[in-house]
Parts: sequence; structure tokens; C-alpha cells
Amino acid sequence: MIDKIPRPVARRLAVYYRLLKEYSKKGEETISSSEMGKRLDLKPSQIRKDLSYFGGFGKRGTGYNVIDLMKTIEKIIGIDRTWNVLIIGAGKIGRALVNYPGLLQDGFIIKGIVDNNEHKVGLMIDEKFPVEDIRNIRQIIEKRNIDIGVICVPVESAQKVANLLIYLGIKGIVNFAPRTLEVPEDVMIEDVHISLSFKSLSFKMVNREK
Amino acid sequence: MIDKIPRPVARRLAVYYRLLKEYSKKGEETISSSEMGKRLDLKPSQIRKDLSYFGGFGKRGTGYNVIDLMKTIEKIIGIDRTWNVLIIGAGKIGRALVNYPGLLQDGFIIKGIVDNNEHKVGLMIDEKFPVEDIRNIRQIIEKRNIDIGVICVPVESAQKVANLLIYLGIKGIVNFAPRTLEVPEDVMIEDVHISLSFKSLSFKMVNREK
DNA sequence: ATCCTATTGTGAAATTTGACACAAAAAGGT
DNA sequence: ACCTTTTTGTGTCAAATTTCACAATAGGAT
Repeated sequence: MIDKIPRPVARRLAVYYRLLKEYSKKGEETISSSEMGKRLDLKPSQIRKDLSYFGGFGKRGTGYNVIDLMKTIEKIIGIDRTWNVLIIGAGKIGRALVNYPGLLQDGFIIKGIVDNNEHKVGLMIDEKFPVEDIRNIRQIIEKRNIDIGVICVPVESAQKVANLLIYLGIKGIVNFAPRTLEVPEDVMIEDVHISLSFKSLSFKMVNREK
Repeated sequence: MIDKIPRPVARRLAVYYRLLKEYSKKGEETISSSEMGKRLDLKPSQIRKDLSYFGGFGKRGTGYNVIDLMKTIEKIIGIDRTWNVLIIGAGKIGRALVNYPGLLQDGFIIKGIVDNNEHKVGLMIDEKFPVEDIRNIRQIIEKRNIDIGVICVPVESAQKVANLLIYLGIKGIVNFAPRTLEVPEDVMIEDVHISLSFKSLSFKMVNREK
């Protein structure tokens, strides 16, 4: 596609998408960069520039067509398809992610949740989703065509689980464990570090800068 | 304190802290910027520069004293104290955050969890933590000296809850709802957007760039 | 048909952030 | 006491990112 999309642009695209979804639900047909900017606390010029990386789909004088822009961004960020997701670790976070509303809507289908704790295996989540044995992970990944693994295990075993996923051919990982994981070049990883966000907030509060 | 700390530096500090904690547990006395860099996939020069914003606490030829550096970063990011936290919304995520291990360790003390759903009020979490009625939020915030509110409500009511928290004098918010919230200048907010991370991963996988 | 207003798309400037390179200093060996 | 090795701290340069500014153009009004 395009040569090189700046990293921050990629993340903002997802933010734009979310806003567009809201506007499309409200039945709005078009939206301008200045309106988006106001809602997202971003400069309109930045939004226009971001979008221009992928071509010009705005209309001068009018703005952007909400539905069209949504569809375009869907393609760009790859959610015009579905992704099969396996959760590893049936602790609180892992269990909270099963049936997490946003995910399914964006095409992330939770195909299973596994754990190594025999007391947890067999447990039903939301009375319909069983925790499976991690020892069957190979078959689960193969049979259900898992694309993305979500690491929700304690920090001590996070790297081990990552290695296992990589060994089994998984190319995308979302990591909820609070440490940096080492993965090969061709494996994409995204961190959701909850306690980091709290610390970041604490920093802001102590240093009073927005 | 210091004039202006680059935004990315602030976030990396929390990452350094996490690594230092690991090393201190292992009993390591010192750590060098190159060692940190290797573990965190960052250039050593960046780490040194980041730390130099706050003064030079390394020792040439030796590196940094793990404990000293930890204590220093604790002060900088403001976790050399405790923060009282109230969770709003007793859905899955909210309940998962109660007793989330990392938080207490870093000085974030969950002082309560409230909800507006009468079926949830009174429910015990982990057999010891009651869900309280959001109608009592004012008294809870005042009596328990709440510093930070965590928004775990559905996206539709997120802004409303934010407004309520702001009205009651809360200056720090962690937002788990998938939308950008508007807050006044002096209120600090940090977003944990789980589905954004999945989308960001999807983008990386489709565009194969690390 | 022309003017006016709104709003995009984008080259160029400005700003921010990251990398480099090297002098300075600490520690240990000879 | 001096040399060698290691590693920090930082001034300077490079790259990435954001903001600016304005020409281009669509649509509606007169």
C-alpha cells in the first residue's frame, strides 16, 4: 500500500474510526476535519494530513462522508475482516475479555480461553464459555484458525507463553502482562499495560501538565 | 521541578521503573543503560538522556544503582505516596480491577467500587468487597479522600460519569470506556482503550511493520 | 454566470523527539 | 602513578511529527 505510515497515525486512525462509528449511528452523513478535531482534541490539519496518507476522500466545502470514511479506515486498519482470538489465562482480566462488547463488534472473535490451572479448567464463563486446558493449545490454534493470542497470565509466565504462541505460529499478540516481551521481527505485539496508565496519570497529576 | 519533560519520557520512566523492580528483586545492585536498553529494546543513549532530565544519578564506569534509581523514579512519577482510587462501574472490567495485583503494589489503593444498577449494589467482590450505590458517591469521595476515579461504565454514560467526578472535585481519571472524554484543563485523564490496542495490532499485522 | 463561504489537500516551516559521538569520570590492574 | 576499560552526561546533529498557510474546489446564493 503506502510506503510508510507514521506510527502515531496508525493509532489515531482507530480513534477516528471510533468517532465515525458514533456519528454514523447518529445518522450524520458528513463530518468535517474541524468537527472531528474539536471532539478529539486534535488539530484539524493533523486529521487531514493523516487521512491524506491514504488518498483524498474528502470533499472540499463539505467534509468527509461518514460511511465512506469508515469503510476506508476499516480496510486500512484491517478490520474489514474477522480475526480469531484465543485468550491465555483465565484470571480476572482474561475472563473479563470474554464477551467484551467492543471486540466482537470490530471483528475480533474470541474463539476460546485456556488456562493451566486444573481448578479453572472446565469452569464456565458467562454460563456458556468453558475454560480449556492449555495442554490442548496446539489443537485449538490449528482447528480454530487462531490469528491472535492474548496473554493474560501472571508476569512470571508471560514470556514463556509468548514463546509458546510464537512456536505455534501465532503472528499477533496482545499482552496484558506488565513487562516487555521479546518477540521475533515478524510477530506483532501490542501492550495493554494497565498499571502503566495509572503511573502515567500519577505523573501527570504530580507534574500538573496536560 | 523541571521545565518541560517530553511526553514520551514520562511514559518510559514507568517502564524503567518496572524493569528496575525486577532487577531489585533479583538482588542486582547496579544496572547500565546498555543493559536496560537491551531488555527494553531502546537505545542506551535514549535512556541516559531520559534520566538526565532529572539529574545525573549514574556512576561512570559502573552504571546506575538499582535501588537509588528506583526511589528517584518513584518520586518523579509520584508513587512515593499512595493514591486512593474509586472504581465506577461494577461490570467485568471494574470488578477485575478490584484487587488487581499491580495497582496496590504501586500505591494505588482501591477504596471502593460503585454502580447504579440495583441488582449489582450489595454484591460482594472476592467475598469481601461490596459494590456500593453510586448515589452515595459524594460521601464516599469525601470520607475516603478519593484522588482518582476509574471509569468502567458503558460508553454511553462515560461522559456523564466523568462530569460527575469532576463536579465532585476529582482531578485524576483513568478511563476504560472507548471514547474520548472532555475534561477541563486541570483534570488529568489517562485512557486505557482495550479495543484500540486490538485495532492497532490488526493494523500492524495487515501492514507488516514493526 | 459570478460571488461567497466552507473545507479539503499539501508543500514548507516549526517543533519535538531520538540518535550520535565524544569528553569526562570512575574503578581496577600493572 | 599511569594506563585501560567501562559507562555516564550532554552538545549537536538528524529524523520524525506536527502545525501552518494557502491554493484549489465544491456547493449554494444572488
